[in-house]
Amino acid sequence: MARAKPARPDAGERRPSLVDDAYAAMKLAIRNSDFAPGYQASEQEIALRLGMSRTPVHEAAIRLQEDGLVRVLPRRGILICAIAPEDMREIYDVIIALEGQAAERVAGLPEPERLRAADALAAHAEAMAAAQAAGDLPAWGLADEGFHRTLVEEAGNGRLIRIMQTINDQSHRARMLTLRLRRELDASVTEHRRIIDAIREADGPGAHRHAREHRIRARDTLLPLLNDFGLRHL
Amino acid sequence: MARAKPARPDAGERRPSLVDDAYAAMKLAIRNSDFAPGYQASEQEIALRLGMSRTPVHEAAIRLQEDGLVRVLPRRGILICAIAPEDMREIYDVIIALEGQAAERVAGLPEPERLRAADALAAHAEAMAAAQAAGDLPAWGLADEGFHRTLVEEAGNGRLIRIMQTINDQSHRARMLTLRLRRELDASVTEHRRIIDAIREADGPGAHRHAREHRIRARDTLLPLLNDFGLRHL
DNA sequence: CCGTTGCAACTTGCATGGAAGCTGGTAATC
DNA sequence: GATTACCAGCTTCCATGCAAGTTGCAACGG
Repeated sequence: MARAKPARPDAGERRPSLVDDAYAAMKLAIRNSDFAPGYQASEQEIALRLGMSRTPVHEAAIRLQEDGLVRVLPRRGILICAIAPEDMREIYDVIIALEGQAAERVAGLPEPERLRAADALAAHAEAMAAAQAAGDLPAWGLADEGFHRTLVEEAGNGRLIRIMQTINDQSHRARMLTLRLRRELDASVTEHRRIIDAIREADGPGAHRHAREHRIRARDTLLPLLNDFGLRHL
Repeated sequence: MARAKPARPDAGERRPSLVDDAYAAMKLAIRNSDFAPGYQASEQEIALRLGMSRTPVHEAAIRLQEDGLVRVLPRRGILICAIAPEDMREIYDVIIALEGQAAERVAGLPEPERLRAADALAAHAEAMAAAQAAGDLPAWGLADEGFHRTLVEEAGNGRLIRIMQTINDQSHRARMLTLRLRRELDASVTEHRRIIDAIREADGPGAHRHAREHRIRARDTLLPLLNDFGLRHL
């Protein structure tokens, strides 16, 4: 039949296994708070709900534990991890360091890629400004997320991307919750534009500094907010 | 009998399961190059060697894959990952960002802890200088490792510690290999002392900058070395 | 009424078996 | 000789069974 191998020299595009399904489903459920933090689920129950046996659920749970989203308690079940303000401080420290580095890398790209990256970032920034003008908070959050994801992805460091993805998964619920508490959306857009400008001008240290300061300010406005509201677990 | 619970309010000190054993054993084997990169092992074989069934080995393999040390190829076996110079660049980028942040954090600690941390770091620096004087390369490597581990641990950020641990596991083999290629041991000791001094003086930005530049220099001397030697996979 | 003990139900840890998929070599064909 | 088809043996994937550990509650004794 002519073409036996459709497309796979050695790259690893393989159809998802049941373990992958379980992993994705559980991760999504945690993101959406279908599994609330503190909830203790049994593998059997999840397996039943997903229509598979305990084994793939168990293996997915191991991966989620590695991601810091759950804790597998021996012979007691799967505990959905809560996020405390202290965790947010840790998370922000990592973000501050890595996003600064990413911005510097992007600013150091050769001209064509650099300008394409800047344009992509600018598109997200525009979307944020528009959402802000329209008072559309969810859209603002989505555009903000897109901006930061693009910034990290354009840096072209797979490990950095992966770490940031993990960290973002951990803090997603907290971000959703605090989105409506914020009153400083203007500042974000302005700061984003500063980062973009520095990248356009191939100003590595400047991009680093602006990205860093942007996240530092975000942390310094967010953490007191969490403490004021007495949010111990998110 | 009076005190029924010896010591466990809720903390999770539990005896290692077979999965933990398998994980530790495989990780060690990879570190020591008992499993060379590129080697393709079967779960059955490893299980046999460790005297357990396939299940715990399989689950440990999943964790190792999450750590980026192996790749589990569906229905083909466990592939020990090799490290290419490009990977080292990625790894150094992450280290540069995170260790700078860690140093800044340590410099920002309250006085007593800060000075204790500085002393601990100084002890490692002394050991390095001594090893260098004695021409004892392995001891030098060990002390260097201790210095950087202490720096990260004293920052008191669990996530940061974990990420650095993972990254170090990935690059351990490469570091061992390149240890004897280096000719710039003096510089390291001097730079370490600069970091320590900045921490002693609670100079956060200074500590950040020195830690950063130390790792940047290490990267810039190491990467050309790897390329010159044509080391494609380590 | 309160503290203790024992049990029953439930949980996961791990072993094992059947099934499906991949690989490499061999034989058949052009 | 080169190419294709195929098959045997290997591998993991997943379901399931059994054993061991944990929990909550009921019954009991003070």
